[in-house]
Amino acid sequence: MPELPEVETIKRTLELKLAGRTIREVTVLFPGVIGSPSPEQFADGLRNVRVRRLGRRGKFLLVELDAGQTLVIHFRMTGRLIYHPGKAPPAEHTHVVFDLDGDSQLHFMDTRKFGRLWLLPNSALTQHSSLGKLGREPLEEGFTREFLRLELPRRRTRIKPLLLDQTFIAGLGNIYADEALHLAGLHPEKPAQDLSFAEISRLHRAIQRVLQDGIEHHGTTLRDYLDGAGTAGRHQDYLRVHRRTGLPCPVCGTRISRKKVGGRSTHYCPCCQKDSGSGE
DNA sequence: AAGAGACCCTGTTGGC
DNA sequence: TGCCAACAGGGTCTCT
Repeated sequence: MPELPEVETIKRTLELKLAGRTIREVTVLFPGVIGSPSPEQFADGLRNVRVRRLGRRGKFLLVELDAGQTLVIHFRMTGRLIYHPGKAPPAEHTHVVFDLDGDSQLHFMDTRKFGRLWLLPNSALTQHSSLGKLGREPLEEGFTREFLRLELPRRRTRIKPLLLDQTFIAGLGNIYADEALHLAGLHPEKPAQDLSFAEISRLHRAIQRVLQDGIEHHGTTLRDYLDGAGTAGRHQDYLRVHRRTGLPCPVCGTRISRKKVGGRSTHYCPCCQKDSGSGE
């Protein structure tokens, strides 16, 4: 499920292929994945439009186009955007085909059909229902220890649901939230406002570290994720707790537990991530 | 403000 | 072994 490191990897692998290219034709095979405008207007609006560059905001991929428009893509869980150097017959679950200049194509695929594509004028990006409300980018300057020290004491929710709140931090999903909490030695249900100064510092460092490692390993492929070239990631080989229920904690060897927190399955080491505790 | 639950969707898993 | 219900998951929405 593409989170920040996976979307960043897709962006990097596609940037080389797409920057400067022109979209010649767009075929929508399953209209349900088009958020806005209508599927017809979506296809019309993209015809003969040049791609300037690619960007990313949280888990959104931004395809910046000429004429002040942006193609916004959210992959949700099983979305993929695959570049084909030549014309390729659409594989199962292919919902949108972009014909590019030359004979190459870009295929948007999504088994679960949760992913969405929007074609928006740049002026409308900040009004987009979720893109416009995203919180800080965890790998950029605005995400500081001081930001967390200011915000966490005011939050009455548990730390893991807060990490997943895209209006707070943009780009963390279930995998990297579990990993960051383990690296920081924090119980996922610890109230955000109870974190000590030292715990906040550890969490800040851990969030940046797990995301950077994820990017370095080209993302985590648990089942569906592939980058823009169709290549799987390697970070699944480095996971500490996520989806490792019953396996030994890499730090202390205790069996990893799993429980639902905020409706999401959560993996943690009951020894390294003690529940309440005063937290040093 | 925050949490729970429904919803979208389909491949996989677990129970019988 | 085979069938089917439950589950998984990100984000949005509604309700409490």
